[in-house]
Amino acid sequence: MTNPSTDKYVAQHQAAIRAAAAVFAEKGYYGSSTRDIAERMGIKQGSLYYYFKSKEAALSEVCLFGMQDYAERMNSIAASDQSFREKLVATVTSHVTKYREKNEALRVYNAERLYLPESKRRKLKKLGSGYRQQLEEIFQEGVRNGDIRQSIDCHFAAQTVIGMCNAWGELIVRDPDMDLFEIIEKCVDLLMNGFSDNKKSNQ
Amino acid sequence: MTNPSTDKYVAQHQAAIRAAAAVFAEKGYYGSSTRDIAERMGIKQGSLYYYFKSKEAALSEVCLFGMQDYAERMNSIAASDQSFREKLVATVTSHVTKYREKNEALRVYNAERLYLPESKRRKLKKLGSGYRQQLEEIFQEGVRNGDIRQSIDCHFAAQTVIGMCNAWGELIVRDPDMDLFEIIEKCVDLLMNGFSDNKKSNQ
DNA sequence: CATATTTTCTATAATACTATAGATTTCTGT
DNA sequence: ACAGAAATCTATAGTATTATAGAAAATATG
Repeated sequence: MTNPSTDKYVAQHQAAIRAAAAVFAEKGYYGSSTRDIAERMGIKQGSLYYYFKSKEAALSEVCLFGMQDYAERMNSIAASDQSFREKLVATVTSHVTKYREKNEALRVYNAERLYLPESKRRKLKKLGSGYRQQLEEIFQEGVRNGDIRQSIDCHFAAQTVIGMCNAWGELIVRDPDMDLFEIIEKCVDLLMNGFSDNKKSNQ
Repeated sequence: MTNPSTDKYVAQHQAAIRAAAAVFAEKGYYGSSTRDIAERMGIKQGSLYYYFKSKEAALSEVCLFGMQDYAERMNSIAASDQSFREKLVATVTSHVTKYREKNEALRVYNAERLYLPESKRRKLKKLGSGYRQQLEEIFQEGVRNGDIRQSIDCHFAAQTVIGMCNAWGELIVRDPDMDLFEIIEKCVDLLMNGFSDNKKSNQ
């Protein structure tokens, strides 16, 4: 009844999370069946319940898995001693690169987490807003150091960067030929300088 | 067998599209049942098939409905003789205002259209890329008139604005207390001027 | 090798869903 | 009020889905 913690169990549990992530990312939570997930692992539908208590638990674990890895990267970026611009580049790079690496779990987090009941979403919310808050602090530091304008609303800025990265992430997934670094560069240039022409210099 | 075109039929067909949009927006395509949609209209599950050939046809019609209205607004913005900045403001306003008006059909278009088979998606693709292209042309005009930098990649710019509007649109839907015009203003300011401080002036 | 534990399988109960057919009710025009 | 058309309902066939129980196979342990 209680979960074993043998090497095999841990490995298969991870495989189950990855399989669920891939299937959920492709077909959506309700569009996926437990049979789809099991088949992708090479086991039978019923056997999947050896690793997940329920389909909903699978979604929950996938979202958590996707977000954790993601939040960890932000931790190290925020803690580093790079310049504001470097941190911004690192953030955008980390974020969209995740999509190129087909991090299905992150896509599932973004698209399907709302189907979880409030109770299961609490932990996710914490991770998510932790991520946003760290980005916000990068902006606050940028304001203090004079790297960016005083008038910037740091909450708005963080939210916008995240939204922009997710939007481009989805486009990147659908078109594998896109040049990732070109997009990252353009995103950062736009975020730093905007469309308009009235600059003294841009470096 | 063929559709009547009485006043009532047309009205109920519209009601069916709106009901489907609301349900799909809330629960996703596969998470919704035809019973949910019918109940929201106040009719029985089986009766829904008097208005939709299939559940998939319902999704198709919802997406088309959401996108059409949306594309029409862009037509009039592009055709107007406003300045670049005014057109940008109008675009962002039109886009996020749609979300505040709870335009569920547009949300369904964004989130669920990929579940349609290629054949049914073709018409949608045309509408969508027409929208993007008109926005792109606004940017090209902006470059020609010197309103924005020569170096702007207009395709990238249009895609980014759309992504940013969708991201904020979703946030707005989830938090009804947000000040719409504050967000629009901040979006436009960011798009025009960026975060950085090195401006001659910003008007 | 024999036994205990872990992992997977088979079978199935209980339920839910889409789509259709045909009956029934409501509306419209004369 | 009546006839025909339109709109809705009931009932159901056929299928798919989640989750569970218990058997079977695989693996580890003494």
